[in-house]
Amino acid sequence: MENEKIPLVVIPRLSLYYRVLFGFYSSDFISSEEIAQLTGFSASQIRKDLAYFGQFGIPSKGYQVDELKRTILKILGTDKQWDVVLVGVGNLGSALLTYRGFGRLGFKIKCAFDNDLRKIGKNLEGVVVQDITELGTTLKKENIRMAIVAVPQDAACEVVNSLVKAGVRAILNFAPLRLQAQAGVEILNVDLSVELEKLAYFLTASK
Amino acid sequence: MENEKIPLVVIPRLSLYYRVLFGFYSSDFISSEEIAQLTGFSASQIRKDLAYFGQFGIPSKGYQVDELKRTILKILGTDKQWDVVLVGVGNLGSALLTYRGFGRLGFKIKCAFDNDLRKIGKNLEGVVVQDITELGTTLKKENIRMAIVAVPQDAACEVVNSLVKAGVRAILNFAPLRLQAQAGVEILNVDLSVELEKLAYFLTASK
DNA sequence: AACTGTGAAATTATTCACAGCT
DNA sequence: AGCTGTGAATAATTTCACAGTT
Repeated sequence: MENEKIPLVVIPRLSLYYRVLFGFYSSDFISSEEIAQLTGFSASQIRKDLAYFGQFGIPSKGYQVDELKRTILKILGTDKQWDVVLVGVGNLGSALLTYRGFGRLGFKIKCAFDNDLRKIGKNLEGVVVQDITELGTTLKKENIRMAIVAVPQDAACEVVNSLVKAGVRAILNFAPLRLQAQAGVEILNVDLSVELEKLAYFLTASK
Repeated sequence: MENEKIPLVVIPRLSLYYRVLFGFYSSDFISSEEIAQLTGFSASQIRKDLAYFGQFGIPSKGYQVDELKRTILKILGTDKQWDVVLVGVGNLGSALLTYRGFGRLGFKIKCAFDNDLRKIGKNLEGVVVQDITELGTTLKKENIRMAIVAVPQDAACEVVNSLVKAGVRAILNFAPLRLQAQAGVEILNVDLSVELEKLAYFLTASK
């Protein structure tokens, strides 16, 4: 089990297991059944997911909460801080800059870029917006490997190319187009409209 | 094929097929192979997805672009405007309010609510922010069935209950907790941190 | 007795491959 | 000849069920 290839779908579930562990203080141990109750996933799925990474459950007791928390953080790689670069400081970009959820999980937006002169130089949440043309030189100094792209559709492709050239290897893309990654670079596309369209389908299909 | 049960995973793909059709003008017809090229999905998957809903391809030619566009819109239910209520006009909420992508696809944020006196009464993009306590009465008049929730974690559950009570049946939740829906109500959770955690895992696992 | 870890079974999703239409 | 529509084959994911551990 332990040296099987890990399906990518387990990773977001691990994140969610972690969330409930974070707020769980009623006991030192938690069973897969309890995690199931709190997350809505099945107990056997939880056991299987965790077993991909080792055996840290104790039969008849469950999982030791603190240890499991540490283990999941380590698996996800979020046991240390990740510096992130933000490109595009429009409405969505500023929202992401002030979003507390990222910081709590160890993500730190270290620098931000835009091409709009009215935004460049502004200080938002302690981050000074820089001119997009400085992206290459700044990133070389900072050694940042993770980026959030929140620019308009037409700019997205070029921005991604600059980021990859500057050493970024993981990108969260909010621009409404499906960017495809080259080898060694991971791009996750978050398409807010698609989510609304799923809801529209749900309401339409259920009449 | 046509009366099989439709897997939920095909719906977001239909949205993305539509996106590329929208920008496709080189011919009246488009083949599954061409859509594959443009979206990154496989041609056979595209054919199978479309076949769930009928037979509108023409052998040796492909799919008639205009017809396919209309058909997908109809399937998704986005051939007409959907009114949406926004709850929570913080940073993320305001960003969503000004986000152009929604409008282009037929979603219209019709009203917005918050509990912060400094925000209530403000006019954002033509929408006046209302007091959250008026949610019930306003929604009864407007007959809105879709909502976006962008409030802090502790408020989310209560907000969802009020929304459902007021007739809302589909909810896009940005609050960082996994809300579970009661029967007849669809809740999609968008957890931005989970996406960053996936990226962290990618960078960690690939060493 | 209680709960994990895990092969085996069941289910779900994707790809293959080709008959049949234009 | 070219491309769809779809059963069959394959692959991926989830659930079952139970042996083994504390």
